[in-house]
Amino acid sequence: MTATRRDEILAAAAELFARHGFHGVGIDDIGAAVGISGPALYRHFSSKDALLGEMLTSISKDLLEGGSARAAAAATPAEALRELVAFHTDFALNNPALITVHERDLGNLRDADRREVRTLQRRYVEVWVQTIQAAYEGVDEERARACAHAVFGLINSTPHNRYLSKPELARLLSDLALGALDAVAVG
Amino acid sequence: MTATRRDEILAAAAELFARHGFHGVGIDDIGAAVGISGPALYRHFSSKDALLGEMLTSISKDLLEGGSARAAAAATPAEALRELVAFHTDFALNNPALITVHERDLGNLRDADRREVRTLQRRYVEVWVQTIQAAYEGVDEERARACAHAVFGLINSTPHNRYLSKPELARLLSDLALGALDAVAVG
DNA sequence: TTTCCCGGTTAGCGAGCGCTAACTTGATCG
DNA sequence: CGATCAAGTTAGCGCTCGCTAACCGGGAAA
Repeated sequence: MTATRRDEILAAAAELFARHGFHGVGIDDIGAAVGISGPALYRHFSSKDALLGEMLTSISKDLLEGGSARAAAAATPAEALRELVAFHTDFALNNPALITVHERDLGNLRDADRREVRTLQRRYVEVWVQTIQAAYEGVDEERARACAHAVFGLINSTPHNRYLSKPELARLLSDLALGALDAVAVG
Repeated sequence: MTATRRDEILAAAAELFARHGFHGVGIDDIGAAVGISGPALYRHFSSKDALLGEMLTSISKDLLEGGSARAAAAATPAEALRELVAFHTDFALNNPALITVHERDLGNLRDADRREVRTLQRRYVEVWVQTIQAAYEGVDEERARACAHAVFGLINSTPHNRYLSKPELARLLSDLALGALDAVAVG
């Protein structure tokens, strides 16, 4: 859990990318944000692309692993769904910059990295799809997938949502998400 | 309603910006997308920044005007809310690129443009806030605003959502949005 | 003590960018 | 018919960016 220099750089870069976009941030900006200057980054990452690649693959892995674990540990499908919602809400609230970059700069990844991230994302979505289908019988796969993406959008609105305290917002987003799913699955 | 060259350029640029981000698209790319090459754009726009500015202010105006009109024309608050949801869903489904750019490249606007867009956005959100408060009594302003942003996120997931047909997706997103609001306002 | 290397530094290259300048052309209009 | 002008073209300037090269200091290892 030692916060190494790599991690420091990744965190600072995430913040900058979230604010200005990948192409809107220079190597020098990232360096300055951690107190070193410019090309020193190349002692830690092979390229700016590689930095983005590591950022997005690691967050995608965290989501997949965390989501899978929480869903698997639940006793019932309904509880699994609540756990997934709580997990994703928590993640988004505590990593707004990563969430922003994750959905904004996917297109700026190198092909290999993009393929890997896409695969991880797809598998994470699949966890949601299966959990939704288990919790609400009679929902076909495409509908469940569309619901999952919609709920991601809802919860990922966190970065634009700075009007409530963190716990209040967490509670609200979870309730909204579960209410949304409940409404369509019953009807 | 004549689709002038300006509009053609704006549409093509929106598509490109949505895919690669503002800084990831060159003047030459935009020109090529409409069959002219590079600097010819400056016969229609004073700068690349101005192009983005016009794109985002015009979409913000459309949202504000359309939303206000639909909400005002409704007979009851509950119907006004349904109208707002239907309007925004329709807009997002028919302009996925604009929606993407709108929330991604706001930070790349010139200060004056950004101020204008932000003001328009704020007023649009205010329409939602008042409608939500009218439809559900006892919801305080901050909560209503947070709900509005969350619902925008939900509906704006459209660009990532290509698993259902357009009408099916429209129906689903509307139901999800209204279900979400209903769940938190009642509880 | 000497050696080595890790993690910094500054200088600068080469490419790509937004944009301007200068020129061309085809349509419109007095 | 000649002038004007809108809407293109290509050439190229100047700046910024990602990245490399070359150098350096300090701490651990031999």
